[in-house]
Amino acid sequence: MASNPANNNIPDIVIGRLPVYLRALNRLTQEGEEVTSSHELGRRLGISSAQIRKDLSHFGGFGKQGTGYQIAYLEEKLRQVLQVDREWKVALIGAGDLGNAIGNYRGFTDRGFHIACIFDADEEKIGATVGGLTVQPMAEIESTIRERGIQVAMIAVPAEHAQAVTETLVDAGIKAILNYAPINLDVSKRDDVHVQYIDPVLHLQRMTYYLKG
Amino acid sequence: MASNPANNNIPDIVIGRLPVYLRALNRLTQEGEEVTSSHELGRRLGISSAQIRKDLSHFGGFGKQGTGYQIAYLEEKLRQVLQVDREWKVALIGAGDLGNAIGNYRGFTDRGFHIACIFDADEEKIGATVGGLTVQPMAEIESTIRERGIQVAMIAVPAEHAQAVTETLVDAGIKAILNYAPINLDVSKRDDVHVQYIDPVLHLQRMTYYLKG
DNA sequence: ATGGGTCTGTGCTTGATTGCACAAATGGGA
DNA sequence: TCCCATTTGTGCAATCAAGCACAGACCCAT
Repeated sequence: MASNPANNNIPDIVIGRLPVYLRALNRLTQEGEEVTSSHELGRRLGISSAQIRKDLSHFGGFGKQGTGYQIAYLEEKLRQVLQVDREWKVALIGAGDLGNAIGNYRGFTDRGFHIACIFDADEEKIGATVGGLTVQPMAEIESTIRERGIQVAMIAVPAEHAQAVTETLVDAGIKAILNYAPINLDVSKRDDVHVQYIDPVLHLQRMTYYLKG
Repeated sequence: MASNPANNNIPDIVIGRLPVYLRALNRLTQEGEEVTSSHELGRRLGISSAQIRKDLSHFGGFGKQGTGYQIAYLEEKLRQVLQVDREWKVALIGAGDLGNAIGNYRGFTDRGFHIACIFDADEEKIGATVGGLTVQPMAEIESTIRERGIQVAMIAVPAEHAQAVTETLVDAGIKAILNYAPINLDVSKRDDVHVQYIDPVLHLQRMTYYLKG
């Protein structure tokens, strides 16, 4: 009973590894593999095989003793667990250089996400086209998000506007925010809103600690 | 003695939080503050104050009882610890959409990093200008990196070429890699090479797990 | 049909990380 | 001057995460 698949007390750190496993499985599929093992996955990812088995066992037994895991089946199951077996509409806020890059990035579509609308505060940018979408004014954020039932957003505005944008988004019903602005967002008022961060400098600074001179 | 500042057995997870603290301190400075406390920082970052105090205490006593931390002083000390009190030259590999966005991003310079050169395999892109730099051919990676003493690189090439690029970089003497390609890199042959990843989809997938329908 | 090699799922141990709680230090106001 | 409110740095306890190691299951070759 320790690994009841319906158990919803799964550590967040485990959830965080599942997308990594999924990415590695995509890769194996592209390489033409059909079966893999916790040992092979672990070697590729630099993670112990025991950890991979234990992580996966939280959601049920997806493998077969003596054989390993059917890649296609495991991918399907992980997509179900992560709820990326569907396509999520995403709102993009900010149509500057960064917003343009995100809007034109081709890597979202086949992994469960579709940029559905884009907003900017600058009147000169409104009406322009980014990744096939027309830039809308900020005033339309709430109505658009509500009408289209969007739950996921990405913030690509300057740091000083990110908190205000966050509050607009949360009020509009957004439940998951990926923040590209180099600033911490306060969503402590809402315990059902999730925030993740993209800040390349954080990662670089983390590595320079270990470098010599 | 438990918190000997010269101790180099500091957990990686602690190092990973220091850039977050530094970013929050930058922000406080911009807001005109001069002094802060572990409690205030913790509230802003959603971290317990005890953890912040303990993390900082690994490197010495930077605060004053009853008062808190002088922001400018703590920023300086954290920059020293992370070695971002200097400017690191960074090689950028890949001059496609993503490489262009990175090359034009203004957020690196004032946080310790300077893109010093950019490379691409596509002959049509060679000689073009990205962020004020001329795109060089891949064949020049090793000589350029060696001559200029570059230790940090960012990979912005398609996933299928990322591993080969990694090996070229490591052979050229690169010690820290920030990988934007959605694939895991194998650097297990070299234990002095650090890798960090930027993959927005990973963060999105991690959040959708918690969303309803 | 059977034996040997392989691999999963998991109980238990070990190790790492976080949080509590308090002594000591500080500064400002009465 | 002295007291009170505040805040740091840290020993200790509690919680959380990772890894070992093995029973049971599976496949394949003979």
